[in-house]
Amino acid sequence: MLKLTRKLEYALIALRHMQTKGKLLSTTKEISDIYAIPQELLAKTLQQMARLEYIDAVQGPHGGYRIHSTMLEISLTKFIEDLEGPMGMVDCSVTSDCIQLNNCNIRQPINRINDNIRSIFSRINLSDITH
Amino acid sequence: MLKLTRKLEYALIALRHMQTKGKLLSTTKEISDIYAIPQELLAKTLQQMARLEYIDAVQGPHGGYRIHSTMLEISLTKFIEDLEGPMGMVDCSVTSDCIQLNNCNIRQPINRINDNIRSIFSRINLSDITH
DNA sequence: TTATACCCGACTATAATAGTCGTATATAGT
DNA sequence: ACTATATACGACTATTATAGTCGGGTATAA
Ligand code: SF4
Ligand code: SF4
Repeated sequence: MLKLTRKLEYALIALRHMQTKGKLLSTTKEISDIYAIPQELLAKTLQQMARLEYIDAVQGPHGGYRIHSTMLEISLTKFIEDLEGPMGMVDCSVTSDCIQLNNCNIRQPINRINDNIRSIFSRINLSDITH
Repeated sequence: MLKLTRKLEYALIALRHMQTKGKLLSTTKEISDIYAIPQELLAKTLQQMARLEYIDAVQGPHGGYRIHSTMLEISLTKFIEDLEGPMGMVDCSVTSDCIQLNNCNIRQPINRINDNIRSIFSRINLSDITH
């Protein structure tokens, strides 16, 4: 119920770590060691963030990642959905293939709550979490 | 991410349905038919809610369930946790066996957000959803 | 040319959720 | 008493989502 995935936590931990290092590069191994994160899993996540341009990748020896400057202004909503796909409290706030959809008596009230949560997450910036 | 379980949805649908019927009884079959909910699953959920005294059960033919009056003042937080156990965005807001716990750099900011969400859910009453 | 570190997709394992089944108990109506 | 209806309950299976692993690749500094 209402849980962040492990992947998102790892991503945030990594981002915050990189943030503290400014323009210096951080390697996957370095981060996975410090925070006891499975290296291969973190690697995939960092690669995904590189693709999304949340971070910049530098290949080769002495390579690594550093935070991409514009990342700071990203909302938590966008971050979560970029990494994990659409988020919503119920199916019908994302797709429209719920069997109950037509005669559902809680759709509206639930989606009102969903919008609330969403707008809270939208007002939170990644930089609020990573400092 | 951030999803209500199906069980909770079914529970809310059922509660709202019962709410509209006032003191009249509703049977599992009636509700599962109207909203296309798997009957056995709904049955279990209604039984659980009866145990929790969210609803009153009347056994035998012409039996069924009706809403328990005090239910109206229950918060969404309590409701969710009564039915599904403790809720939290991250493990450490519930237990303390996370490997990262000691050197985790996002624990505080995340738990601050978690507290926000929690307090929103606490201010929402079940009656806000079921009318 | 070698070692380091990113890149990528496919794979497996584990855990959470969703749904089913069998059996028992209560009770109204006959 | 008997029967039909409806709740009670636990164990079971199925399905899906999350978590984690593996194998083979590319870029590049030394
Ligand atoms: S239509 Fe109702 S049951 Fe279906 S996803 Fe929306 S809220 Fe849930
Ligand atoms: S300690 Fe950090 S990694 Fe562990 S659950 Fe809390 S926030 Fe997540």
